Amino acid sequence: MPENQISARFSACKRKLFDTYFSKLNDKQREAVYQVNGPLLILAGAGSGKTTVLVNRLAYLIRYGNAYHDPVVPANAAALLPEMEQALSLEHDALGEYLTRFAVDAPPAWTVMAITFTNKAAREIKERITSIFGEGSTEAAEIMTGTFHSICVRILRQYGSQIGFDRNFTICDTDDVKKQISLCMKQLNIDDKNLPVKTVMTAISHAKDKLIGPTEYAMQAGQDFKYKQIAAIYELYQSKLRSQNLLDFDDIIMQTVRLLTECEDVRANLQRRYRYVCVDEYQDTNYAQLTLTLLLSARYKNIMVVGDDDQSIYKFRGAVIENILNFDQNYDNTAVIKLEENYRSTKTILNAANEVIAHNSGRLGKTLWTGGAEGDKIQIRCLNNQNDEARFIAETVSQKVGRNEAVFKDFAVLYRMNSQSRSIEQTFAKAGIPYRILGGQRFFDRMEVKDIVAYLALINNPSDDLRLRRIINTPRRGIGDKSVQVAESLANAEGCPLLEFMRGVKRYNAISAATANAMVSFVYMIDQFREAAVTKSVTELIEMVIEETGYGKMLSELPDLNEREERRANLDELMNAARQYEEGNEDPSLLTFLEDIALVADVDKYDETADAVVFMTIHSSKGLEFPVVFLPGMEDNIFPSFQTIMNPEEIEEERRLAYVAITRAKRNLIVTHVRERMINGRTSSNPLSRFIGEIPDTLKDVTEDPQNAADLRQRMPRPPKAKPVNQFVEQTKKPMNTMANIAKKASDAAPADTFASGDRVKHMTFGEGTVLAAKPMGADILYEIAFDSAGTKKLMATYAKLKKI
DNA sequence: AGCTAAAATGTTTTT
DNA sequence: CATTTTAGCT
Repeated sequence: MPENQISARFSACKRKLFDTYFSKLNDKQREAVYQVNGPLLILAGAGSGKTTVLVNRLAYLIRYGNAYHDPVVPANAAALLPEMEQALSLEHDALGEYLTRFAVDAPPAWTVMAITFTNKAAREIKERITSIFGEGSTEAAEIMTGTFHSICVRILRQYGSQIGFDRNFTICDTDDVKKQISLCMKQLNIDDKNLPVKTVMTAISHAKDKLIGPTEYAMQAGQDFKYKQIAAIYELYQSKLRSQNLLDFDDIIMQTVRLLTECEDVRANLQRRYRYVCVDEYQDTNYAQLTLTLLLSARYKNIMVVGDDDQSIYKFRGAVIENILNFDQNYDNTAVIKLEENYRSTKTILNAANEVIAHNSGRLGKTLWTGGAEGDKIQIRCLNNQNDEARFIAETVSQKVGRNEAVFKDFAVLYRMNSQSRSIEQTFAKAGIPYRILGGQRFFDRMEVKDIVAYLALINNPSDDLRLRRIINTPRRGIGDKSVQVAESLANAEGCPLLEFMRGVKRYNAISAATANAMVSFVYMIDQFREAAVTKSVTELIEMVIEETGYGKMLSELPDLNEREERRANLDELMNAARQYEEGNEDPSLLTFLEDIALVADVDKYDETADAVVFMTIHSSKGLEFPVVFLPGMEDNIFPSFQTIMNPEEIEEERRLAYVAITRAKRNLIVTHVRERMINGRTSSNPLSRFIGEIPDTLKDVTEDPQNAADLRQRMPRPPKAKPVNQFVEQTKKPMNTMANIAKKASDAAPADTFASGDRVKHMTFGEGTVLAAKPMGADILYEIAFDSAGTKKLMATYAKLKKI
C-alpha cells in the first residue's frame, strides 16, 4: 500500500474510532469536542446539550489532547490498522481506554480553567468529569472550575498581597454595600433625597464593571454636579473598603484584573499555567470579565466560550451582549460552531420560542429545531385575579398529579418578579401541595443569620468596621448609636480599626464610663472568640457565639411565639449549613465558610431530587428545565415590565427573557394572565403580554375562564369588615427558609370533612355536586366531583372547602 | 438608650 | 399592601 494511502486510512480509522466513542453526540457537538486548540465560539441554543458538549470536550482534551485533528501518522500505522478495525467493536469504556494511545499533547487537568455562571454548574461539570474518569480519579478536582467570582477570590487570596490585600479579606454583599455607601454620603454631607443611595450603588457598580476606578470616574465626571458627587462618594467608599480589608462583588473581578495588569509576574504565572480557558454563558459577561478572559488566555489563545446571544438577560448587571456578538474580533481565526438541535422541548414549544425571539434585531441568528414530538398546544388562560390564577395553577398541578400524569417536581412556576410568588405560595400552602421557593430573600439575608455571620466576619477580620457596627449593640449592650459615632470619628482620626480603638477607649472622656466599659468587655469577648476560632470548628464557633453573646437569650425572650421559633430555626439551619460545609470540605476554615456564604446563590442549592413544585424568577431558571412550566402574570406592564416598555432596547432584553422562559418547558407550557391584579394596594388591569401575541394562534389553546367568580362576588355582598377573630386569621408565615423549603403539609390546616363516592357536596364557587371518586393522596384526598352546573372537576380536599349537604 | 407608633416609601431581574 | 424608616416619648 502506498504511504499516502496508509496515512489516509489511518487517519480515517482513527476518526471513526473517536466518532464511535462519542456516538451519543450529534455532528456539531462532536465537532465542538474535537476543536480544542485556538479560539472557539460555540453558539448553543437552549436545550442543545451545551453542558454535555462542555463536559465531553474537557474530558476529551484532558485525556486525548488534540488526538482527533493530529495530522501525525505513526511509522507503524500499517501494522496498527487491523487492530484499530477490531477496536471499533469494543464496548464504550474499553474503547475510551484504547483511544488513549492516540493521545497527543494531552494537558494535565490543572492547566484547564472552566468558568461557569453558577456554582451549581461548576459542581455538575466536576461530577460528570468524575463519572467519565471513574471514581477516585483526580482530574475533576484538578480542573479549575467555578464562577468568575469564586475563581477570582481564589486568585486574590493567593496573590492579592501584591496589590495590598490581606488574604483574610471579607466579601460585602449588596446590603453591606448599601450601608457603607449611605455612611459615606452622610460623611460627605450629601443628602440622599437628591441623590438616592441606590443610584450611587448602581453607578459605582457599573463603573467597576467597566474597570473605571475612582480617579478615572472623577475625570469623566468633569463639571457635572451629580457625577462629581458620585465620584467623591466612590473615592471615599473605595478607601473605606480598602482600610477595612473588604471587597464588594464588583471589586472581586476588578481587583483581579488590576492584579493581572499591574503584576507582570503574576500575569505570566497564570498565563503559563492555564493553557486552556473555557467560559460558559458568555453572553452574560461584562467588560471586566471579558478583559479578564483576554488576559488569562493571551499566551496560548486556547479559549472557548459558550453562549447564546438570545439568552442574554443580565444587562442590568453590566452584561455586554457585544462580548459574544463580537467575540471573533478579539482573536484571529476564531472557529464558530452553532448548536441548533434541541433535545429538550416539543416542536410546539420550540416553534413558539423561535417565533417570539424572531422579533428581535441584532441577533447572530439561529433557529432551533427538534426531531421530537409535536406536543400539546401552549395553554393560554385568562383568570379574574391573581387568587384565581394561583388557584388555577394549584388545581392544574393536583389534577395532573392525581391522574398520575406527573409528580410534583415536574412543575415549575416561573415569574418576572419575586413579589409574584406570594399569592401562589399561599394557595399552595393551603392546598397542601409541596413547593419550594428559590430566590426572594436569600437564607443568608435573614436578619438573625446576618447578625451571627457578622460576628464570624469580625472574628475573621477584626478591621471589618461595617460588621462591627452591625452587631456592636445586638443584643443590647448599652452602646448607643451616638457613642459609636463618636468612637468611629476618633478611630478614624487615629487611623485604626474601630475594634482596636475600643480596646483603649477609656483614655477618652468623650465616651461615658458605662459605655466605655461595655465597649471594652465587647472587645474582650471578641478576643476570646478569636482565640477559640483557632481550635474550634465553625459549627462550634457559631454555637459559642450564639450562647456567649446573649443572642440566643435575646431570641428566647421575643414576645411572639412564631417569630421566636422561626428565628431560632434559622439559626439551627445556619449551624446545619456549617456542619454540611465542614463535612463536604477537605480543609474547612472560617475564612472559606464565609466565602461560601457570600458567593453561593439560591439556584446553587436547588435540589432536583426533592419532590416539590418549584417557584423562581425566570432569571434564576436559566439553565434549568422542567416537564411542565407555568408562566403566571403574562401581562404587559408586568412582563414586559412597565419600566422597559418605552425603550425598544430594553424590550428586546425582556423578549430574550421571554425566550428563556418558554424554552425551560419540556412538555407543557401554561401561560396565565388576569383581568385585574393588585399591585401595591392598587388594582390594575393589563392586556395580555405582547410576547404571547407574537406566538402564532396555531400553537395556542386559548381559554377565557368561564367561571366568572367576579360576578359571583359582586352579587354576594362582602361581609362587613369586622375585626378578625383570631382563629380565622390566616397564618401567612414566610417560608421557613430557602434551604429546606418543603412546604408545610396539609395536615397543618384544619381537618376537612371526608366524603365517599355518591355523597352530595357543596363547593364555594362550583355549587352543588355529587362525589364520583375519592383518592387518598399523601396527607390529602383528591375528589372527583360531578357538579350540577359546572361539570366534572377534580379537587383537593383541603382547599376545595367542601360542605356535606 | 430604647421603645412604640406613625409616616414614608417602594416594585425588576442577581453574582 | 407591607415593610422599613423616623419621630416622639419614656
